[in-house]
Amino acid sequence: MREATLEERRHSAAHLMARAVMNVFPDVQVDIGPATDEGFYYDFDLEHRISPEDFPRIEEEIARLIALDEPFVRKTVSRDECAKMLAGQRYKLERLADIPEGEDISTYAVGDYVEMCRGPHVEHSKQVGVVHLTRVAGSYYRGDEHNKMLQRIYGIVAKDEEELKGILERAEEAKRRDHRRLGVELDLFHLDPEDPGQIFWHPNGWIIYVTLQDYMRRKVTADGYMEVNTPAIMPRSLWERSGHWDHYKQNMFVTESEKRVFAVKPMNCPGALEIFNSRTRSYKDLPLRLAEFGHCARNEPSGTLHGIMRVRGFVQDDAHILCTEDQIEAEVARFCRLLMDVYSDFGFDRNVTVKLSTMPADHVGDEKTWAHAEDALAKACAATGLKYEIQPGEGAFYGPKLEFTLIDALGRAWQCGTIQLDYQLPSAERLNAEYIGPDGQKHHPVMLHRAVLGSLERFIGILIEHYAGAFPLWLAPQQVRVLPISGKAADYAEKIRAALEAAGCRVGVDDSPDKLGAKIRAATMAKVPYSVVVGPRDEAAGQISVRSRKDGDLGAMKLEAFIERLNEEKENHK
RNA sequence: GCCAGGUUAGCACAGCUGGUAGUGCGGCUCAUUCGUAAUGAGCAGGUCGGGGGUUCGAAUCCCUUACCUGGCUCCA
Repeated sequence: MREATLEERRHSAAHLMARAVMNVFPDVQVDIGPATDEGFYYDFDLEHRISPEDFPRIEEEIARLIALDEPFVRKTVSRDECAKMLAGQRYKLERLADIPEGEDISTYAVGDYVEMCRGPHVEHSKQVGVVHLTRVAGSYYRGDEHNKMLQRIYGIVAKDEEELKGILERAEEAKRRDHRRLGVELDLFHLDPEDPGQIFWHPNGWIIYVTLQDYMRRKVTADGYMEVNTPAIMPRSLWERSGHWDHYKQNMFVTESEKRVFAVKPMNCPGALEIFNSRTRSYKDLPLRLAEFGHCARNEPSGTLHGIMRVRGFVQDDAHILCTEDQIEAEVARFCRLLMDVYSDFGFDRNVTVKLSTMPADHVGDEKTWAHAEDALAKACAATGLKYEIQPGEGAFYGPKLEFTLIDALGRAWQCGTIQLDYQLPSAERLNAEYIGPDGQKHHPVMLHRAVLGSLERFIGILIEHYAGAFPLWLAPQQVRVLPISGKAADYAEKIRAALEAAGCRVGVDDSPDKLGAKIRAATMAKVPYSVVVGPRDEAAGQISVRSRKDGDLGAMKLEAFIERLNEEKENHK
C-alpha cells in the first residue's frame, strides 16, 4: 500500500467527520467543506447546536470509523446517477448543479457513506491517522451573509498521538506570541472594554509607535513627499461631495454642532485634496506627493474587532499622489521600491505578493474609466517586474487597487501596503481638483492613495508577533538596562547610565535590592536587548560587562566600544 | 452584524451536581548588598462584567445586556 499524502488524509478525515456527525446527530444536512492549510473543516446544517462539548462524542465516533479501516472507493458516475444518490440533500444537489456539463462526476464511498467528491482520498481509513477537532464556527452558506448560517467544525489530522502533541504545542507557541498577550506582558498598551476598538498606548508601546512613525517620516521625506495634516472632523457637505456619505456612511462616526452635521474622517483623501485645491496648481507641481499620518475612525462591526490589528481608531501612513496619467507608471514603480525597502528593514521575507483588485458592484464612475484605470495599474506592475494576481470585484468604490502582502517570521501572510488609483475624487463631480496644463487649459489630475504599513497600529501588532516581543535594538522601548551588582555599585551604574543616555540610548538602571541573577531574569523577560552588569571589578578596570539578549554574556568591554556596537546595530535595523 | 464559547485579585487560572471565594505570578513593606535566568519573611488586593429572575440561600441555575475569544461576512 502506498503512503497517503497529507491532502488525502485531510480530505478523508473530513468525510469521516461528516459521517460521524451524521451518526451522532440524525437528520443532518451536510455541505461540502474542503481541506484548509492547517487541517480540514466541514459545514453542517442541523437542529442541534454543536458546541465544543460535543467534540468528545464526535471524536470517539471518528476514531471508531477509522479503526474499521474500510476502503475509500472512487466511482465515476453520470449526472443523473449522482442526483439520484443525493436525493433530498439540498446543499450537495446545489453543488452538483454547479459542476459544468461534460465534466466527470466522481463519488467516494467509505462503508455505507457515499459522497460526491473530487478527492483525493486515502486508500483505507486507518491511513488518516489521528483526528482532533479544534473549534466550531458559524459560516454563511457559500460565504454570502444573506444565506443561512451553517455550523462549521474545524479539525486537524496527525499521524499518531505524538505528532498531534507536537502540533498542539506549536499552536501554543503561536499563542505565546499573540500581540494581545505580549502587549500586556511588555506593558505596551491596553484595550478598554468600555471603549471597544480603541487603543491606550502605554509609555513602552508609545516609544515603538513614535519610533516607527519617525522612521516612516524620514523614508517618505527622502522619497519626495511633503508631510501635511488635515482635520479629524469635517462637515457632511464635504463627505457628500467626496461620495463617502453615500458609500461609507454606515462606517462613519457622525456628530452634530449648531445644527450642522459633521463626521470623524474614516479616510484622509478629501483633506489632501482640500490642500491641493487651496491654490491654483500647474502641471509643473506634478507629481505632488502629500504624506499624512492621518488618524481615522471607522465604526467597524463589533465582531470584526481584533486586538490592535483591527480597531475603530487608527493612524494610516497615508499619502496621496496627484499626477498626470502618464506619470502613473513611474509613481507606482517608485512606490513599490519604497515598500520593498521598508519591508526589508523589518526582516520580512522579500517574497511579497501583489494582488490587483478590480471593479466592485458598488462603484462610482463609468466602466470605461475603470477599465482604463485597471489597465494602468497592470502596466505599472509589469513595468516594475512584479507578478500579480487578479481579485475580481475587490476594488474600492472609487477605483482599482494593488495590495501588497508580506510574510512574517511564522510564515503568515499580512496585507499591509496598498496603492489605489482614483480618477473619481479629483473629478468635477466630486472634489474638482484641477491643474493648468502646458496647453494653458484646466485638467483633472489622477489621485493615487497609498500606504506602506497600512496602519501603524496594525503594523505594530504584526511586528509584536513577528519578533515575538523581542524588538530589534532600534525599536526596543528600553534598549539597555544597567544592572549594578549591589548597592555599592550604584554610583558607577549611574555614571554608565548617564553616558549611555548622552549617546542617544534608551537606558534604565535596575536598582532593586535583588541579586544579579534575578535582575538578569527580569531584563530577559522584559526582552531588553542589552544588559550592562557593573560591579567593583568593572569600575576598577574602567569597563562594563555586557550581556546580550540574543547571545548571552559578551564579557567585559570599554563603554565606547559598546556604544559603537549599539550605533551600528541601530543603523542596520538589526 | 451572524454562529459558538467565555467574563472570578494587576496578570494567568481553580472553584464538581447551588451552602457565602482560593492558587501561582506580580505589587507593597521589612531584612539581605549579593558577579550572569528567581534571597527570605510578612502584608494588602475581589459588591465573582452589569441588570433581572428562580431559591431559605446563587460565582454556580434561568433570562437579559455589555465586552472578549474563535470563526463567517467585512476590512487598514
